Amino acid sequence: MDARQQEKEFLAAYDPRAFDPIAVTVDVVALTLREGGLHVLAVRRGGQPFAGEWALPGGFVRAGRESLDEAAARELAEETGLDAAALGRVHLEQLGSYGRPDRDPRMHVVSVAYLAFAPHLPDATAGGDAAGADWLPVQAILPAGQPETGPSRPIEQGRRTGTYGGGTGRRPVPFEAPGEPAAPGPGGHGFAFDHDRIVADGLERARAKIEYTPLATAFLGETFTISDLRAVYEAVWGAPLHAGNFHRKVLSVPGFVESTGETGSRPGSRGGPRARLYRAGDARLLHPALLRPDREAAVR
Amino acid sequence: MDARQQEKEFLAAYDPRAFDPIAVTVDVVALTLREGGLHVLAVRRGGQPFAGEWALPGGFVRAGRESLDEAAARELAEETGLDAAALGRVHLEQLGSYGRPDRDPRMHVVSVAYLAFAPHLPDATAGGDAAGADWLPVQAILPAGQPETGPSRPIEQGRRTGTYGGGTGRRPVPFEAPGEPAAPGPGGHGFAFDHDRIVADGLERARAKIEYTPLATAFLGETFTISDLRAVYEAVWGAPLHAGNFHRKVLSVPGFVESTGETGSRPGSRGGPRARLYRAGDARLLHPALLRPDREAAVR
DNA sequence: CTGAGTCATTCTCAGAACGAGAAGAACGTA
DNA sequence: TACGTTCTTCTCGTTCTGAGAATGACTCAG
Repeated sequence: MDARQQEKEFLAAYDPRAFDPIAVTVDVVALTLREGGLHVLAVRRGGQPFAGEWALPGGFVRAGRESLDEAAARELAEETGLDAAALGRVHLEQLGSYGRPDRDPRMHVVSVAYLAFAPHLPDATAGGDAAGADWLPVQAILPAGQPETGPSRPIEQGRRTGTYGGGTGRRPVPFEAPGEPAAPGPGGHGFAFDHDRIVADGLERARAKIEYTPLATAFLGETFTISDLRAVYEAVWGAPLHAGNFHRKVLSVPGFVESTGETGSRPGSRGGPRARLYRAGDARLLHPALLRPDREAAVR
Repeated sequence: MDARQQEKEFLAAYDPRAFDPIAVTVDVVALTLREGGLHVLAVRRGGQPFAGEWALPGGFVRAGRESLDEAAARELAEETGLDAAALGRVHLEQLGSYGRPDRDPRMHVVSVAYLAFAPHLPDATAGGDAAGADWLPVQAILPAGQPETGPSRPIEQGRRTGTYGGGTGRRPVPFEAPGEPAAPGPGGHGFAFDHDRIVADGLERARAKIEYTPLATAFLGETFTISDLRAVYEAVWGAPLHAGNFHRKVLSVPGFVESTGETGSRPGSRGGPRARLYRAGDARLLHPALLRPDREAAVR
């Protein structure tokens, strides 16, 4: 074949360094539940630029040696100290790419962001070139910018001030009042680069995704109660839910959860009967979906 | 500030070519409606590799000079000959990134895919290094592979064989039977690189997105009838819809469409009353959403 | 041990949304 | 003019939803 030969010769002569370089990184928005609140994994940058500031865990993709998914899993593992088994329980999906030429002062860097849902993980351990790592409450990080493409509209907050009881053994967590921007938490609110926006986009994706997929179970252990599951939704959406209706809906969606037949103990609880235990079912989509409250208000 | 000075010195000494290079491209899945059927924009590759084969319009991101969004808009404009005004009516959003090291034989190329919804556009004109460009019916391109991350499950097809009447002046278009893979259309079905999968992912995104956003109107002109809108949903979902229920739903969703008060003529119609004309409303989300039929069947 | 408070689970009820079918009127074509 | 097509509006029975409440199991302070 002439064409085959032509392609071969072309590839032999091809010089990958003939182009202006663009670096490719992956950054991970890893979300987990701690003390009933949603937290995001952050690292303190050890090197320049933005040395000493918070940033998302991430790093350069190894050219020619790994896919984007593999790079994201590797960075997440490095930063959390997770072994392969624990990592298998983490849901990891691509969130989107960020590529404004000025987003990194060093050079043009395109970052492919990933979103991770993890059950309660051990404390973060700084890996790689990070000077430290920690789980930061998302309530302290919320002010969001404008989207490069679709998402990242101002993130809706809880509708009212109040408290709700978390799931098994969790303390009540205060909601924020609408309009009040979250006060900068301990450790500051600003992330390096455009990571503020990436976190906001990841949060919005998470809020949308648990509406129509069973991924909320990825925040929980092997077995859980309906209340545990409700606590996930309340933490991610930042709004309290009607316990009775939630219970009915979860059990009515085919394949969302399946009963283990067992009943949990409830250490640290403030009373109430022992709840039944469930495990994640085999559904990949929830039908009907669990829609966020106050959907109409967010329509325009 | 010491830290400030440190960062400055670091940047001055920074060498962007010290890394193994990864190239960054954008590829656009541009969808439009032609003769009542959904079509995707494709170009015939002029250069190596895959010379002469169909591929998505796209190209390298200009390092340091444009964002990903800008690069996607530029590539789309080059390939369609659209001016800025026409381009403004096209919805363009990021779809996802594809970065397996072996997806391009030249080197490690990360491609950021974009999805475009366009009203009926003029015939494509080959721009840049393309040898040709055309709108291909998506029915001929459907066999999909496995996803790198979340999406790209086997795409659901229309449920039954039959025909439906398109919108204003459109001819009926046959549905596909379930399970039957679409026959390779004229010009072949295989795209270069992993563009088959990107098209499949874009199609699935489009199918999902018109459920809960008013983006179906992006396929239509300034004004349209409810039947035109229904034809969009039928073409994208590949299934006929109940005309009466669709009508009721569209008008009941706040901000989806607003009446112009006028009534359209209907050239080429096969009869029936003149339909009222509407324009897109100001809603950004549809509530309640228009869900695809047979949702339960797709759940597991 | 008792009383108060917490919480899982199940019901009720009214309103909203849905799919299927059909009616009535407007219009093109044979 | 007769007929087929299509827009538009209704009806009907079913399902889904949010709000509230009842029941009973359990913890904790006194």
